Amino acid sequence: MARAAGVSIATVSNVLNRRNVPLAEETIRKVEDAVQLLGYRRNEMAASLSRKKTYELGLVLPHFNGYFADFAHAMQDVVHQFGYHLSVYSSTGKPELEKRHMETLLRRRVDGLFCHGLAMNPETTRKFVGEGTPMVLFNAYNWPENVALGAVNLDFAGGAEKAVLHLAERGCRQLFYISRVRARTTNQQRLVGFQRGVEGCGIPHRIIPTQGMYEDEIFESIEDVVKQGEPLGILAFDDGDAFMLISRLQARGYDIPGQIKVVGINNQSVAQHNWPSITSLDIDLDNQVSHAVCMLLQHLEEGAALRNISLERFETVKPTGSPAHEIHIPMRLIPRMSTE
Amino acid sequence: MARAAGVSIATVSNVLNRRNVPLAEETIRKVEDAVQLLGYRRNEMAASLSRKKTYELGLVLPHFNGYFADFAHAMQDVVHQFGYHLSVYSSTGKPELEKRHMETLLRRRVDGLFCHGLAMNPETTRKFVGEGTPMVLFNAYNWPENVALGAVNLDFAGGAEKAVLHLAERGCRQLFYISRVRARTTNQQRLVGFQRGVEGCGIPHRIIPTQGMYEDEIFESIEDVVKQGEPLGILAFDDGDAFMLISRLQARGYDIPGQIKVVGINNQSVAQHNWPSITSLDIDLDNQVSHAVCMLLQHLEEGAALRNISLERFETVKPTGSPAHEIHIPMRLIPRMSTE
DNA sequence: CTGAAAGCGCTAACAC
DNA sequence: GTGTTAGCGCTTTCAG
Repeated sequence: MARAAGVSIATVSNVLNRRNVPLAEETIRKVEDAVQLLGYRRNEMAASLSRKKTYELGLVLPHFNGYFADFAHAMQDVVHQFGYHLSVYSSTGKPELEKRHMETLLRRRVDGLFCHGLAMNPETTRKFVGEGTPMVLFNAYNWPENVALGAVNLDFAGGAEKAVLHLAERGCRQLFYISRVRARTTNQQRLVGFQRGVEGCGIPHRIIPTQGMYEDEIFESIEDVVKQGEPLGILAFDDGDAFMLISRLQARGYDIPGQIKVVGINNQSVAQHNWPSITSLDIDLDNQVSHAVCMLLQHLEEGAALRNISLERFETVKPTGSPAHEIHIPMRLIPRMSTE
Repeated sequence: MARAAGVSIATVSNVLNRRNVPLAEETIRKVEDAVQLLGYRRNEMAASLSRKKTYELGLVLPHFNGYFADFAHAMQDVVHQFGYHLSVYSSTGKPELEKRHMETLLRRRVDGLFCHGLAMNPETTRKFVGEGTPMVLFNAYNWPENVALGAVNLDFAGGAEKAVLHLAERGCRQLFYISRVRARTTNQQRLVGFQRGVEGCGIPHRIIPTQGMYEDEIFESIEDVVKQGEPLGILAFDDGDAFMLISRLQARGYDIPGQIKVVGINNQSVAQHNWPSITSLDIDLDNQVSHAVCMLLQHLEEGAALRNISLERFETVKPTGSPAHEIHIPMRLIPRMSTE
């Protein structure tokens, strides 16, 4: 390659990346011609190995579906803006896969790691990741400080509370939360907010645990309330669940929002497009993602001119008692037909 | 590391991967202790560089949403079974990103590439990828033989034809196809099947081009037919579109499936859970993915005992005139409430 | 069975 | 401005 261009090997390397070194026009042209001719493509492994930096960031997700797809796209977008590449992996909800992906990423010596809703506990995570690789977590509530640079958490508690208030205002005399037991931490947060909300306005309520929304018991409970003629308000775990619930209620002849009002969470596209459209809690992806990337990049390019992505414009909330390295992103209630 | 274990550097390498070399128990234990102690984690770049093989496969997708999420999970699963790692990238529908991701993957010297619905044309693709990296394509219809090892295509044409027949059987006297113009090739295939179907049974039909299903024109056309009292059958581009369409029709007070019957494509989860549930064309993910991975691995481990994943059990179809390196996966119609 | 040595393809000093 | 050289952390002959 260097020989083909008739220059030295270092010169080639110079023109190929670091143009701050003065170079003769002629030389540059010669190298670029050779690149075309030989169909040269840099070997990134060799380069990374040598420079001890990969310019690659990893993102491990519990799924690719629904909200996570949008999230991944948003992450990719801002990471690219900073000249890094983002590798996204989904663990399909399986802890083994989560571990496998993180291992692969660490073996490949990514410059940093983002993990969304880790299944591993804090202690295991700390030991597993070690000191070398900076990490930012999403939805890791009350984790010790020594495991990651920080955590960017959604304020599900605040959101759920807003939902309760909204439902109460719209005249609901009974409130249900359909609790998705598999989603441990994130479900927990919703629960906290739901409790706080119902206690605040003293409305009778029930928490209905479920695995996949198919349990008949849910519908029995609902029927109990509806037949008393009382307007019922339901908070679902997310819009996907809200959607399925509404469909099944419609199949049983219930009137939404007449007899039952439903609110979902995440503002997924299904919430917007369903009929009736579903009131939901919107996530400010931009806010979430920008904060996380800044956390990581500040660490990586310490002091370096991190083109100011200006986090000013983003609002955050500070739940009492939350650790300093955690930031919380507020959720905004979007009223739609399902609670009219 | 070698020093810590008190053995030579090559011995460490030996115990760490290739156990076919005879090793003293003692040695093995010493090395493994050292691994624990030093918190050693193999540098995959160095290893790959040296062995000239990465055991990594790349998958580039147009999106992470809907069907693609399931697809990515399925791919990941079978690739893992063969001891490779799969890196999945989404181009968000943007050709620049598709190129960027492929470039990154090629620079990282992945052992093989899977591309789903490439935006690049065959000629560009061939030049871009070059000879070095074997590639398998999804939904690349009528591509020349010299660009990829092969293509695994969905038989959208056959599927659309089945849908037309189904709608006709259910008494539809007019048929619409809502054509998604942005999805060039894949929309084209559906069109072929739709045309073939309607010509076969001589039913009046219309093709309605759309970008995002929001055009009022669609609803005017529909109203025209419905007010004649004729049952209308609609084939949508996919289940997402079918879902949105149904919602909007419901909002306008139409009765599904009474006045209008709708069929979607892909059998996404929304089709199953909507009310009314949506008749759809199911994709055999297993079939698709197994064929593709086998194509690639046959090439990579030439002659090697490719644990027979037995493709026998999978059905394929052979549309007339399709090239030999293409295989076509049939789609199965799942009747649901939307066409009852 | 174990160890020494030659790369893999690049980057980064540092001479020229 | 350009070339030489010493690694980066592994794998892989090939001798002991």
